[in-house]
Amino acid sequence: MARVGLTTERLTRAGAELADEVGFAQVTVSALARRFDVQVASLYSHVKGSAELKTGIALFALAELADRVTEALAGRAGKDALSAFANAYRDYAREHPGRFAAAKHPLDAETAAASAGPRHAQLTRAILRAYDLDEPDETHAVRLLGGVFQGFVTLELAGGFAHSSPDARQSWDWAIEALDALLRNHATTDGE
Amino acid sequence: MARVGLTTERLTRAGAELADEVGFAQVTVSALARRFDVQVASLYSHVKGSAELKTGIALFALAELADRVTEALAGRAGKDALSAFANAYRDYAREHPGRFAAAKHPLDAETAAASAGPRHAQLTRAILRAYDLDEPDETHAVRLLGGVFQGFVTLELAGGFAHSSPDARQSWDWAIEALDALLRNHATTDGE
DNA sequence: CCCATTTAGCTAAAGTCTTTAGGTATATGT
DNA sequence: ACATATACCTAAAGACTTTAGCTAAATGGG
Repeated sequence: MARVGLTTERLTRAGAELADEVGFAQVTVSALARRFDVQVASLYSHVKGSAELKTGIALFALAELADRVTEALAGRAGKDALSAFANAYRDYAREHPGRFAAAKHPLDAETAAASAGPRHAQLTRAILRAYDLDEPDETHAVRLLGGVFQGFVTLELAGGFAHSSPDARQSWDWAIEALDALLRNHATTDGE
Repeated sequence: MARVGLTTERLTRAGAELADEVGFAQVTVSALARRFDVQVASLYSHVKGSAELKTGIALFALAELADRVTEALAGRAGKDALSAFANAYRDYAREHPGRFAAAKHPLDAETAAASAGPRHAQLTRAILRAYDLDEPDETHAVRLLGGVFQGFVTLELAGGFAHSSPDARQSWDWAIEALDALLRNHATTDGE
C-alpha cells in the first residue's frame, strides 16, 4: 500500500504539467491518478473533484504568470517595460500552452477576486505610469493591453497565423511598437 | 416510433443553441438527444461523434459571425467600418456566448482552411484598405485587430471587467478610437 | 516502546457520457 | 403493393466522476 505522498499542492502542480502535455481540457482526475499510480478515488481526499482541480490549476497558472511578468519588469520602464511584459506573456503561453489555457478558465467572482488576476492589472498599471495617462484612460488602456496580449497569443497558439508570412513574431513586435506609439499619443495633453 | 426528422443541419443548429444556454463545453451528444427526445445512439446516424458535433458548431458559428460582420460592413469605410466590424463582433459574442466560445474551438489545419476563418481575415483586410497600409504592415494590422477583438471580448465575457468602472462599453469605444488613430498613423508615408 | 488515533490510499458501486453493433418500423419509389 | 433504404431503437462495453466505507501505514503520548 506504499504511500505516495499526495497533497493538494503536488496534485495541482502535476495537473499543470499534464495540461501542458495533453491540453487543459483533457486534464482529468483519472489521468492524474494514473500518473501517480494510485486509485482514482484516492485523489478525492485531497481535491474535492474535477472542477476544483481545474480551478486550482487555473489559480496556479495565473500566479506563475504574474511572477514571470514581475520578474521581467524589474528595473524597466516605458517601452522597454511594455515589451518585456508582452514577451514574458507570450513566452509563457508558448512554453506552457496548457497552463495558459488554464489561466483563461472562468472563475466565479469571489475566486477571481482572490486570484492573481488583480495582480495582472496592477502590473499593467505599473507600466502605464510611464505613459502618464489620465483616468479613465489608464483603465481603458489596461483593458486594451490585456485584450491584445490575451487575444493575439491565443490566435497564434490556435494556429491562426501559421502557414502565412510574415511569421507571428514579427507581427508581435510590430504590435508592441504600435501600442507604444498609441499610448504616447494619448498622454495627458494640458491643452485639451 | 414517430420520426422526429433529425438531420446533421438541425443537430448542429440545436447544438449552437444549447451552447448558448449551457456553455459550449457542456454541449454533449447526450444532452442533444434529450433535447430531441430521442435515444442517444440515434444521433450517431447523423453525426460521427462528439468531436464532429463540436467542430460542426464551430464552423456554423464562424460562418454566422462572418455573415453578421459582412452585413454590418455594407456601405461603410474607414473608421465607420472599423467601428461597425468591432461592434458586430462584440454584439455577437454577447448575444451568443456559447457560439462565440465555439468559434474559438481549435480546428485542424485542413478544416480551418475550409472554414469561414479566412473570410474573417478578408473582411478585416477590406476595412484596412481605407487606411492604405503597405505590406507587411497590413498583415500585421489584421493580426492585431483579430487579437484585440477576440481578446477584449473574451475578457469582458469572463467577467474580467465587471465590478469596476468605467463600464466595458466605454473602454471598447475608446479602444476603437485608439486603433483608428493607430492605423492612420501607420498609413504609407511616401517620404520614408 | 506500544497502543490509540489519525489519515493516506484502497475496494465497491452507482451514475453519466461515448460509441459500436445489430434490430425494427417508417418512408419512398417503382 | 412491395422492395428498398433509412430513421430511430435496444443492448452492451468502456471511460470518467463521485460517494461510502474499509484497511493499513504513519504519528505521538503515556
